[in-house]
Amino acid sequence: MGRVGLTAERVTVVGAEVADEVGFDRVSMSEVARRLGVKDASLYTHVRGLEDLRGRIALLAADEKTIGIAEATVGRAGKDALVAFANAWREYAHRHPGRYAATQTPIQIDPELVAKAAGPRRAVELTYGMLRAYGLEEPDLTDAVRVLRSTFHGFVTLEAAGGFAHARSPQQTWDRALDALHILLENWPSSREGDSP
Amino acid sequence: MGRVGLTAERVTVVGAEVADEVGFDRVSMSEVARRLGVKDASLYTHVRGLEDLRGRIALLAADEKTIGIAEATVGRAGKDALVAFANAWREYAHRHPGRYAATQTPIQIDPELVAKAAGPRRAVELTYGMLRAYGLEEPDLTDAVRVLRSTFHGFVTLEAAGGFAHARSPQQTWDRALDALHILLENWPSSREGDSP
DNA sequence: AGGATATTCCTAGAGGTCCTAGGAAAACGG
DNA sequence: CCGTTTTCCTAGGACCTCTAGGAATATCCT
Repeated sequence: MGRVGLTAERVTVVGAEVADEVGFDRVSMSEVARRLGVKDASLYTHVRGLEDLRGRIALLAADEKTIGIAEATVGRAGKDALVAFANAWREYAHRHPGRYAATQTPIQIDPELVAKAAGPRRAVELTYGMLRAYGLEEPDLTDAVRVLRSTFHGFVTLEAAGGFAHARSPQQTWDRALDALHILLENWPSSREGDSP
Repeated sequence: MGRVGLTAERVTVVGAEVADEVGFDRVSMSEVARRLGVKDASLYTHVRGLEDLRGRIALLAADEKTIGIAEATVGRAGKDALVAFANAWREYAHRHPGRYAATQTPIQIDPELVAKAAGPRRAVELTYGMLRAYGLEEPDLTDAVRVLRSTFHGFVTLEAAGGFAHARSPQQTWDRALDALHILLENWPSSREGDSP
């Protein structure tokens, strides 16, 4: 058998494909090796092990998702940007459920890899940029970013887990939620004032 | 060796403990058997297999969480109820991270078990009840419920995954988020009107 | 070019997991 | 008290992760 031309990247991509097809928690060295036409032991030259592979898939997903959002929001502002941002997020989760699930993982990822990945950093910049139009200042800005991320993430996660009964289509709720979030950002309770009684 | 007195319930509870200690995805038949002082094969009398056990843990968690929320919100209304509801949700996730993670699982749960579990049904009633004070009507009510669940779930999930950098404490953001959601519910964009341009 | 070196992929195997099949001992019911 | 049911066991197959060390292939250097 000659060489197949394995690479950490190729292994990661195949792993991501497996994740999307059968679920992130069912990604296995054996399956990835099988798809690459290689014995499982051969993968350990390129990837430290299963945990490492999972971490790499998570980083890949974070990068891809960020790129999708960046492309969708470029040149937009205000509600336009908000909607584009949110839809790109959700579409990524739909298109790549396994990869998206990988991003939820509380796994210890190799710090060296994280440093190389541009995704997370850029995602923060994108989100803050999108909110600029709403005129929020710190610490409200951070709070608003976290609320948006929570809502988007929670929605697509619940949606994927079948958490929304069939009564009303998730799409309709989603559109409504974006309207609501837009209003929320415009009326954000400034941290200057106290609570209204 | 005499009998130990195994039961589907005991197996489930020990499984839940394992989940909270080492993570839901690391729950294994072997580990549960070990803790019960029993061979792993013995568990199959009480539980169909690993998937079944995971499903049972998920249902247990759903029930417990619902009970916690019910106790916290009883006799409250309006923002008071909202805050109590949300805090009970988050506290359950903090106290039982593994069990909480179980509730995210898109696992096929035995329908017979689901029918017996009161949790999900009651959770829906509770949430709708909590929102009564805001005067929403269908389909806004459903949309609002979904947005709240998404935000709560997304927040605690991101928090657990270390998604919030240390700059600002999650607790502060959480309190702010509840203020914001309260305002959001009061200004909910009714489905009667069209979008404002 | 050709030999030394480094890298890739292999075989072999240990140890862990899930799960089934069938047996022995304990609890239960008449 | 004896037959039946239930519980837990041993045994073992199939699969998974990961390590160790070997053979084949690419690469580098003079």
